[in-house]
Amino acid sequence: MGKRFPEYKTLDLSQINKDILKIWDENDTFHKSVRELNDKGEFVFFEGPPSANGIPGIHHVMARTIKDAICRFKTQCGFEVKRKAGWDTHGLPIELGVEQALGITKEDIGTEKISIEDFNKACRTDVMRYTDLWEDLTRKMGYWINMDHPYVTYDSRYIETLWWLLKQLYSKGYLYKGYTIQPYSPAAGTGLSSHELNLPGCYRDVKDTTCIALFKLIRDKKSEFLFKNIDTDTVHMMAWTTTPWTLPSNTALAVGEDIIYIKVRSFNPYSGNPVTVIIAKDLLKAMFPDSDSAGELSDYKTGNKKLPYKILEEFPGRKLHGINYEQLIDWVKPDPGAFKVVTGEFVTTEDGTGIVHIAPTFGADDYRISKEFGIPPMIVKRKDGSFGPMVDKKGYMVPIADLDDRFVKDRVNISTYKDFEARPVKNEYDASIPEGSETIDVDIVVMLKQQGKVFRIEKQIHSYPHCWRTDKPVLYYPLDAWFIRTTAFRERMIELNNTINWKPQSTGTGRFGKWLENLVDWNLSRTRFWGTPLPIWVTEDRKEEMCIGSAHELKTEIEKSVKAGFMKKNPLENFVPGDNSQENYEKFDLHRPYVDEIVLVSPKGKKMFREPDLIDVWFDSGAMPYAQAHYPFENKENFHDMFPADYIAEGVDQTRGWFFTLHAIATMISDSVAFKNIISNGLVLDKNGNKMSKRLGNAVDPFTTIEEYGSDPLRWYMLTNAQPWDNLKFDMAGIDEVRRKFFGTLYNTYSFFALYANVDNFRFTERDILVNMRPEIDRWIISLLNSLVREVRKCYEDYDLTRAGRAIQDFVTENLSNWYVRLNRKRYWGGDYDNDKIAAYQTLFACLETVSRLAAPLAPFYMDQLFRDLNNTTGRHNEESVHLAIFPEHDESLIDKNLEDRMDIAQKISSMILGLRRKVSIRVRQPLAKIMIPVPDKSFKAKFEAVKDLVLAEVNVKEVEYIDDTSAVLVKKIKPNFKTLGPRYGKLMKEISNAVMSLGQDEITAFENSGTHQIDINGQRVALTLEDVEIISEDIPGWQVANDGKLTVALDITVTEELRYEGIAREFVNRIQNIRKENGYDVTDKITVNIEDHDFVREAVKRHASYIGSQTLATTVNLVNSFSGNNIREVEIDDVIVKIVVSRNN
RNA sequence: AGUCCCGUAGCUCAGUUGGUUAGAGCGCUACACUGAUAAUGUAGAGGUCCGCGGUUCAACUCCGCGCGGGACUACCA
Repeated sequence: MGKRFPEYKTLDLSQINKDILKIWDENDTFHKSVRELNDKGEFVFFEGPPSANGIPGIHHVMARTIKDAICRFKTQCGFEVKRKAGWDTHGLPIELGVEQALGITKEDIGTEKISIEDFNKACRTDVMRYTDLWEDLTRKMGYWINMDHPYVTYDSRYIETLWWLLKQLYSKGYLYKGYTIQPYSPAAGTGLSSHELNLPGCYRDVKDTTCIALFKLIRDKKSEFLFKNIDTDTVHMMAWTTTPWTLPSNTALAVGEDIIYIKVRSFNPYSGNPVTVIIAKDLLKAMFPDSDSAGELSDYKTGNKKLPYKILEEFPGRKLHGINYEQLIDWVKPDPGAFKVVTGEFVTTEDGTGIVHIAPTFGADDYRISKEFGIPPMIVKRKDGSFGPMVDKKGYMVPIADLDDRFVKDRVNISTYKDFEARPVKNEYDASIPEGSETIDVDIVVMLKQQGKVFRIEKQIHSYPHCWRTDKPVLYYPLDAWFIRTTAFRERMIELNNTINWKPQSTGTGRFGKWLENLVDWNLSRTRFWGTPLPIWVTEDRKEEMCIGSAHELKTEIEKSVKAGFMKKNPLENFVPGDNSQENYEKFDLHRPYVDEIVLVSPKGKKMFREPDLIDVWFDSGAMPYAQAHYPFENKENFHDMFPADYIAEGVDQTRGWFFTLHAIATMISDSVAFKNIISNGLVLDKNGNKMSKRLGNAVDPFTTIEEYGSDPLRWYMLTNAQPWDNLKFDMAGIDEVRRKFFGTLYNTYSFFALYANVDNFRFTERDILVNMRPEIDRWIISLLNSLVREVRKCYEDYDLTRAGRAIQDFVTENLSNWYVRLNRKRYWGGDYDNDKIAAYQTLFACLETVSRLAAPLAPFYMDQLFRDLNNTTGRHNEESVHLAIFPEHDESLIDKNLEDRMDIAQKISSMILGLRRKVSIRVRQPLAKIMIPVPDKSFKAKFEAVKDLVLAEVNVKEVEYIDDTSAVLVKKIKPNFKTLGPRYGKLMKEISNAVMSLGQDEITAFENSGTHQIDINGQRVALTLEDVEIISEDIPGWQVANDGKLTVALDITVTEELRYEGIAREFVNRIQNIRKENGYDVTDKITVNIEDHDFVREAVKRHASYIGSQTLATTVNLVNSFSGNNIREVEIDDVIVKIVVSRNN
């Protein structure tokens, strides 16, 4: 039995990090953990793929710690937790990064400057630029994930699964081509992503002409009610716009269903003609700011500043629904069904008139609502047969010359339109227009004014987005795009979402739930270069379409095309269907430009070209449950073992990103959730609460942090400082605190254990001493330990890592170290190796060993070292690592709440007595005779008896005296119990409270004796029982007394001669121990002590020589008159200086 | 603008179904203790529990309206 518990000089968590990593590598611990413990079946985890073209930040440590901890916990519980790493390799950020690196823009790609081929090649290398860093971080932070065969989204097999998924949707009719209103830069000729729109400086204040237009209602059955009680021939609705150039494309008006509207009689301020108009009631004052309803309509003269008005009627918006109106500007005739009033949820009364002008071709809301109610958009037919909005892609009103002749003849009013055709809607689009020239907006408004169709014209400043490349205003413009009909699955997605366990719950029901309720179809199209191509081929007349769902299918179709003579060669000719090896799938590339070169043949024998779009990268990542398995080409049979996930975790910013796409695809393809439990964490901010950014220089580098502190304190800090979904204000000082407070204390506790266990040769070879044979304090810490195991397991199972960590930390620092070890120190040093000592070692060992297993998911490095140090010496477990050891189970029979209560009392009373000592300046080494404790009831006395010795030893007092409840020496205080009285007496509480508090000592005593008391409150009799009050013994006159809640304790501070001698003896013990230590003696060395004979100490040393000797391992303690030698020390005891010599025996 | 999160001591955070002295750690001040010692204990100072209303006998806690910080989605007359 040569093995000893390793003892360390210092706690170096950074070094431990490295040592343990080495051991894990040597033993292949991670792979073993996945394989060896799997008796409970699979626990499925999905890794959200990071993009490797960015440098990992500290927030990644946060998210990954959360992922890792749960997976490690489940592993310890006996599940097989496979976790495959992955890389997100497509997408705009990567393209933009490459553009920047190469100094090019999107327009250059596919030109002479750079081919698509070269650009994509650059993307492919660039995207994996920092994989080394990522792998390094993964390793160092202790994130266990299988990086042997990560899934990579640009891999042909991955893309093949995506195509298969798309084809499933396509075949069921859920993939369709439509158009959507997107931000579009006419100057740059390209659509803009929301990302580009959010670049700083994009939104700028501009001055635009706004107007309130008057839409004339058509009198029919629906509108008849509006024409009653009026003195004008017409009724108009007023609508405000900041973009008058969209008015010619108006095809509807929107009102709020529940908004109250009013019909008002007034005048057109420009023409002076009487008008009857409709606006929202709330906006009346905004429409007639200078007016006065008291003004008589008949007094009005054209040009008057004040517009008199009169409210004729009010009604809710829903009554307006379906009413028809005349076209405002008759340049082009739309399809039938236009010019209707409809109701829309987005209508507010915050500005404008409460009536919204709808131009479906130029607004997202407009487009949506027009679709909902079947309102046709204003569409023109061009010479080439295509249809489009009234504004062309360069930002000009469509020139008549571009329009289809027949269309012009049937639909266009040339006489009114000719003055406006071919003008830019924003002057910025035409460089030849001098600055300051009138805009088309102004001309349109002037025209409306002449026609009496406008109520007010104003210049207004508002913020408007600009293209970050050209600096010119952006247009919201309808663009072609492919959509997934996610709206068809909305209900099902909501249903399935309700079965998911969200942490925090509110993200699931709130942010995610609301998002699902307002779901729109998923716009899949991206007009970019580096991404998964849309596998749809279409004939030029767009009559035939084909969606390809696998490489095999593509190969077959190309073969047909080669046969038809459309292609010379099959790029997939060497591909062997069914061979899923990487080599086989590297024989071709599905990316652009190669996929664009593939021309297929339609069933009718026509050429088919690929739709040039790429798909949204979020589809890539959302499809990972399928694509990481290359489903269904591989893993078809065992797919149910890897889907859905039991657990995922990412930042809350992924709610509409990865969380949504996972959920959507799983719902649509498998009618299942993609994940059952989810933790979404918040942001990591700097210590001042600012967002971290490279620009501000406040970003924290995870590598240097781990190097300095080690991963464990970093992980522990991040998880325990705040709930993961709260933002974390990251402060290095916090990591340091965790290191000192938690790891330092745990390390100290272990060091203490190791020191004495080695001295006593404790190796846990003895049989476990029955718990009920161990002393009270052992049973107490064992009880707490089992409570802790129960709680921690519950927290982990509830995915609450923060509470788990806090509970462990609290146990270690407060209970184990600060109470159990502190009170038990004497059991470990000196004395015989008897059952009591063995029990002490076994108890402390069990605590440390259990803590190592409880905390291993959170702090995998140090806990493994602790576990190994304990285990290698004792062989208690077969497992070589804590991560292979089973998670502890609690033993309910060892939990004794009563015992925990009594120890709580002991702790409180001890600290109260120490407080009293401090108050009267009597140091703890000075023994005192007794304490007195009032006993409120019998059970209290029994409780305290059990812990009496602990308390007395801790506070250095000889005995305890219980004061009987009825004793007259106690001064009592009485307080009402609101909890019992409140429900019964309600409003009388205040007065009852006053009455109870003012009871005198005699009354209280009488109350206690009889058990009841009656008081009168305003003539009402209130009967009190002892349940209804709390009686505290507050004071014992003539004694030093302390109170804490119900507890009261008194201290006898008389120091007798005998006590004083004992106190002096203790002072000597203390001084001698210090000298031993200064002299560097081993804890087992025997010594001889000579003390100068001095009046002040003589009696004390004489009487307590053997006590001093036993405490300091002194074989003799002598009083001497003179000293020789050079090791004479002077010690000061109560201001008296005494010489002393301590020497080691040979 | 909408949805969600957060707001408690100088700082970081607890605060269980509403119950009357709102807690801990860090930091600060003072004093102790010391064979775990780069620890530890005790005491002190430090709070309009973001504000205003409401419900209630009683609100840090429940409801409403705001304010401040943050995230996401949108940008619309």
